[in-house]
Amino acid sequence: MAAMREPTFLILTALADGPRHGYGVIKDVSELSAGRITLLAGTLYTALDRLTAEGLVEPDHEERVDGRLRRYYRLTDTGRTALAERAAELQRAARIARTRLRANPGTA
Amino acid sequence: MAAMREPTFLILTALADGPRHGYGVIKDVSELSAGRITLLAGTLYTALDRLTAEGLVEPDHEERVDGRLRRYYRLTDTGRTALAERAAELQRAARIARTRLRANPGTA
DNA sequence: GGCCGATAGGTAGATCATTGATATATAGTC
DNA sequence: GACTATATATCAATGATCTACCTATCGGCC
Repeated sequence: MAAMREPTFLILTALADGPRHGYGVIKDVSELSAGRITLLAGTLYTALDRLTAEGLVEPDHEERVDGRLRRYYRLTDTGRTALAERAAELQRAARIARTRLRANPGTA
Repeated sequence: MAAMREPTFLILTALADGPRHGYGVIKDVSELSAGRITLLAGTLYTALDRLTAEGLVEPDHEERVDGRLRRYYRLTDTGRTALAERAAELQRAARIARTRLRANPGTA
């Protein structure tokens, strides 16, 4: 399992809220990143396939709404653990960065 | 300027502590990531060149210690701003992820 | 004197997650 | 009829990172 990049992290975070279908993940990631990040369809579906293969995510169920198929995914326990570890790492690194920036202000 | 990935973020964080030379950055990144990430020389020097070209980092000065050259780099104001923004983003995303995991515990 | 590990900087090619583009399909709006 | 939003999917290209090299100095060891 290669390094988890940001889009992947955000996808797992979206699914941490409960099962969601692909398009729902895209919407949620957009919200939770304050509109900064819009997942492209290509990024999402390839990531979902990869995460399924890695066992971090699994299909939940399918719905048909207005003739359109919705395929829901959910986090596995492995996925929950991976996300928790990753979130802790990111929080730690971000805190260090901010502490250092405060302690060592530049020209500005 | 493409998306800032983790090694890049860690390099900027290392330099937020004050000017450091390449090898010093590698050591610092190893510490501040709790040993999880060991920057390879290839990653570091290509990133340093790219960040210099992007204006986030600039050469500080050179020293000769025991016959070995040390090339120091420092953050520019642009680099400080970029790091601060990135750190805030990561902290926000990590907090949301952890909140969701707590609110919505899995099978475990 | 020769070898090794740590320090220090550097380059070239490969990897692979992400991006951008494209395709398909339905329903509603102009 | 054209367009937008929803929804899933595939594929080639991009590019930051990784792997694997290279050079060189210093100190310790045998």
